[in-house]
Amino acid sequence: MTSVDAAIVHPYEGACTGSRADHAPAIRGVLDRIGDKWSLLVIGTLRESTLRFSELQRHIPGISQRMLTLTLRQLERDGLVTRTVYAEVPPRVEYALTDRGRTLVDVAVELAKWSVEHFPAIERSRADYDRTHAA
Amino acid sequence: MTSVDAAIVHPYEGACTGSRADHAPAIRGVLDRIGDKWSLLVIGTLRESTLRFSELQRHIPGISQRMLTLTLRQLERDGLVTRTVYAEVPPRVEYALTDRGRTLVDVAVELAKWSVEHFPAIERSRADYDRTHAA
DNA sequence: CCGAATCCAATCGGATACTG
DNA sequence: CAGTATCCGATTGGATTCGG
Repeated sequence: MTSVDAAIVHPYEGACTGSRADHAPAIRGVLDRIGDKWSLLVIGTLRESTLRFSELQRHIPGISQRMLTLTLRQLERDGLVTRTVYAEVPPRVEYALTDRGRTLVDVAVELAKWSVEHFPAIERSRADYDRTHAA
Repeated sequence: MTSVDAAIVHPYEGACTGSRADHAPAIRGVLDRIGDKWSLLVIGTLRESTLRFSELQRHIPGISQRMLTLTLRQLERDGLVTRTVYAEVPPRVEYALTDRGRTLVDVAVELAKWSVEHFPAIERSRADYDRTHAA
């Protein structure tokens, strides 16, 4: 078992072995960010091209102005996207992935792949469960 | 660009091409589940062995009885975990991954790997950002 | 055009007490 | 042992309004 495997299988026993860091905080720290409602969609949307605020909002229907702002600020704070302001009128602000952000895209694509492949079956399981466990 | 890539880059434009399904609901549906506070840790903890309720709770310090129950019910409903009750006294209930659940472990490990690798730098970025943007 | 500020409803999740 | 039930504070996120 690798160290990374251990982090998710026994994320809290690090102190016992004495030789390995406790990786749970890292996993929680990342999940708390990209596990939210919009971060991964923003990351994915910026995958191929730099976009400005209004373009991002058009590419991600359903996201409110507030949540797009908050999400972009978090991603910028984590060093995953850059925010570039051009001193023009009307103002123009462009968002792009950093190198670190691009490495996250690969993980996001893996998760998207799994989701698309398994979600239909999951929905059937849910329907079965609900029918079986109906009051 | 593959279909899966498209789902995360332009998750809502499926209707325009006419040939591809709209994958955003699948990604959202999966993220809404495994993006919560405990699901991924439960999945990872069940990776190598079947465990009973109290064993799971010991392996995931910090999880409340209530949240472990709720999380396991959701995972069972999604067909990711099986719940087996043995008619004994005292009662014994064992939880195990399904085949589908095991495929999710691979994705979870990828995410854990990325987290462990990048979280230290993320924390430094956060500190920098907070110092730079201090009132 | 970009975004900050405020308000508010809904959901999440911990603590506690109780049950077969 | 393995839950269920209730209460309640904290967090999330949408709608709206205002500002540079």
